[in-house]
Amino acid sequence: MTGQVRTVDGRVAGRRGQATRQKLLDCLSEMLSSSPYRDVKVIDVARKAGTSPATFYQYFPDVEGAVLEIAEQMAAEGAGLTELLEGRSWAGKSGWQTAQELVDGFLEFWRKNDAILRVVDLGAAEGDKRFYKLRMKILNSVNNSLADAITALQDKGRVDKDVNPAAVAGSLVAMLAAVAAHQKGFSSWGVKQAELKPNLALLVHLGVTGKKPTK
Amino acid sequence: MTGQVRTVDGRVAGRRGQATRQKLLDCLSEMLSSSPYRDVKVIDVARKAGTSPATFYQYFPDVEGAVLEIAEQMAAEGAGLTELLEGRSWAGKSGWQTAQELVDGFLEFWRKNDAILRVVDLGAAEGDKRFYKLRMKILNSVNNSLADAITALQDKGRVDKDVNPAAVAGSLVAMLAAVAAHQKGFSSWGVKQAELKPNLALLVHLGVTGKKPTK
DNA sequence: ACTTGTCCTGTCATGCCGTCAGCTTACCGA
DNA sequence: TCGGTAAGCTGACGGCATGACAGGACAAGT
Repeated sequence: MTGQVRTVDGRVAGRRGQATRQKLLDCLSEMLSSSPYRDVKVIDVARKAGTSPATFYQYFPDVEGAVLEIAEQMAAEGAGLTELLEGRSWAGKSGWQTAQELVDGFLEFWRKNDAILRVVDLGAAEGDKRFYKLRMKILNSVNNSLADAITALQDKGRVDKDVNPAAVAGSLVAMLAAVAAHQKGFSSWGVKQAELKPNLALLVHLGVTGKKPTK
Repeated sequence: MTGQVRTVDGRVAGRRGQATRQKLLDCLSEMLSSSPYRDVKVIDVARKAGTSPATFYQYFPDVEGAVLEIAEQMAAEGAGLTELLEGRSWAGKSGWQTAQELVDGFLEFWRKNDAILRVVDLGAAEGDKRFYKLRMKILNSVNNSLADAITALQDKGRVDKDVNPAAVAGSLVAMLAAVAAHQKGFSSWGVKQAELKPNLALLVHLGVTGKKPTK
């Protein structure tokens, strides 16, 4: 399905080419972590990778294109977030645990990929469909699972009928993503990591079940 | 308090100068709405304002500096968000109304200033203290009011002692900001504006009081 | 009209962008 | 072993954005 990796001008990339390509991606990724997105220049990435700007343009149309590539790789990993919710129960003590583990996994994933996720977020907010789709891909797994859980509880009569599962799930996921993106911010707000997590889990649990968790 | 408006090289700006300066800010603001942040160039802003790049650099050190200026103006308006919470009650039906009005006001403010807020968000996430402070300034009013409300309920014994008001308030505000930033996204997720608002209000109410609202 | 200080722009050096022709390297079949 | 072919890389170039400066235009007061 993936087809071959190709250069901009249509040649197929061999072993060496793919290595160079990957090195450029790695260096770009590193640069994104260390300097503002607006200031990341092709020439710097190329220098860091020990090659020339022209080489960069052989493999990517522009910086944005390369960023999309990195994000794509990350999104594949991100699909693993589904596991945080698959087959979990939202009832009683296990419900509390489900919420906690979701928060934990989510924050961890975000911290690991914060630089690239910032850019994806920006692209999506600016209305770029490619970034928007990518953001969906990452969040959708969690979002759908949450929405399903709410719908299930609704069918059992444990959650009000006038709750819109998709809206609530989407809002909760957006909250998780936003808090994760500004994790450092919270600490200077006087809120420590360790305190943040249970409170987030509480909000998630409240949102899904409408009730306080039993701990 | 504001002192005089000054050019980069230290001169005080007169009437005409301030007008030009403001025009540049307006044009920059417009450009931010219509093209990606990364692609906004000084020369385009200057052209749009009917002047030259050199003039731009008389008033601002760079694009980022001008963005900070715009954001500062907006932050002043943003302080008005406090009114959404001042003296409001979180009990019974009025509690539900408080939540609704907060959500309404917040989304409205965000939609009106979405372009500049995106950039502020990015800057803050990238760790730039100037943007971070600005973001705080905007969100703090709402955040503090929410935290105070939770603390008050806690003192009355209506909210569990192990809830951290600052963490919950911060998370709720982050949720509002994130949902506001991706409002368009939700609609293509199959969630309409009108449906989104009450569900957001529900989450806010749940977070603050720990209970479902009485409508 | 002259002076003074503000305001704007022409111009220039510098540096990055994005492209191309052309050189080098690796692979493969004869 | 030896071309032949395609992959891989780079120097170089026109073009544009940046940022600095000096000098001209303009408004206001004398």
